Amino acid sequence: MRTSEGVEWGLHCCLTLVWLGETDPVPSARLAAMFELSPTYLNKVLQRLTRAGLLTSASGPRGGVRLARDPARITMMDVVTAVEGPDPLFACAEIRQQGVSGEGAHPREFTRPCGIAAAMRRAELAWRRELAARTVADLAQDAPTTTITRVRTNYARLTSTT
Amino acid sequence: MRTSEGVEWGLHCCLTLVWLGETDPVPSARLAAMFELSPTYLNKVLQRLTRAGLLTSASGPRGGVRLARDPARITMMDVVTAVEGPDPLFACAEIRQQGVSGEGAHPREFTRPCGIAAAMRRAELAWRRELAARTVADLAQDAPTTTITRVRTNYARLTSTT
DNA sequence: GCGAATATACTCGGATAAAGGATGTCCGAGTGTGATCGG
DNA sequence: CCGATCACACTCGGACATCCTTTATCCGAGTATATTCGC
Repeated sequence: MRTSEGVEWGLHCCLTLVWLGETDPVPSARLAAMFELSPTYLNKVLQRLTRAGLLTSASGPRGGVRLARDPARITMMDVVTAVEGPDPLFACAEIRQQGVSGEGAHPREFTRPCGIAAAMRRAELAWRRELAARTVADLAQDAPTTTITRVRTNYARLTSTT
Repeated sequence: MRTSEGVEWGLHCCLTLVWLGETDPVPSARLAAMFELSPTYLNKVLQRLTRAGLLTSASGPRGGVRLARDPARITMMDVVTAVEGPDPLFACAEIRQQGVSGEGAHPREFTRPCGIAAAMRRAELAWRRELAARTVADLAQDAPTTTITRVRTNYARLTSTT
């Protein structure tokens, strides 16, 4: 059980977009070059962010992706959900109900949710709450100036080279 | 990204052991029969709990597993860690450092931890904290009496049948 | 009858396959740009 | 010289392989029990 690489990639791309402050779209291939990532797979990740409404994409020359809304309104939770999907971390299979079919079933007992599932859900909610409390804008602001300068320089270099 | 089934199995088994209150070891095969699970794979899961020191196992006839210590001192976090392993949910690959090698490296900048990794870690800690705050004993006590009775009846039936 | 040796059946434990999801790759559809051609 | 047309290069988007983790299975090592044999 590990969060997929795509989450890290997506978050870094969002931050980069904020730091660049570009009004023009940024091609996914150029973002991939910034981090030396597989361009095609990063494209796949950004597709998910686009489908989730976090990014807007433009085709053709001078196309690419840009943030769909104010970074202060994009939470880490949004990015994680967009990349990983909406499924909960813990999926209760209700195995507690197994093995009682021949015994005459106790439906009343199982109307109440499984205590284990409830506790796991509570923990998961704490996780989601933390992620939802931190926005992309927060992360972007907390970075040292050095980082922002480096990213911009790097972007300019890649733009001119290509 | 989903928690493995083994976590649910392990937790249910721990609760069952508490409810049964047996002083004799309970064979993993019988626990599997209680939930209609794959006996061999459940065995594998219980092995991990044993290796983690949560269960003690006994071989031979009248062998099986039992809780290694007071259920009030076994947290959900212990079980999750035992089954899933100690690795963190989010593994930072430090991709921020990529793409700058030819540019003369800025080692000073990267001595500070990655902001994204820090935020992800914070969320993960909230999750772990919740899991660590709830013990197996808590879960066992919160269950309705009906459940405990059913589990004991079921266990007795399986014991006599086999 | 009593004790020890022994065969036995039962348990855990780790090494070995199959399935599902994440990761990585490829090619096609669509679009804005720039060049070209005609007036 | 100006405008419209057209070909092009560039981008995203989804369909197709590959790898790794999880799930599932099998067989061997070890042990307490029950039996059996001898005294």
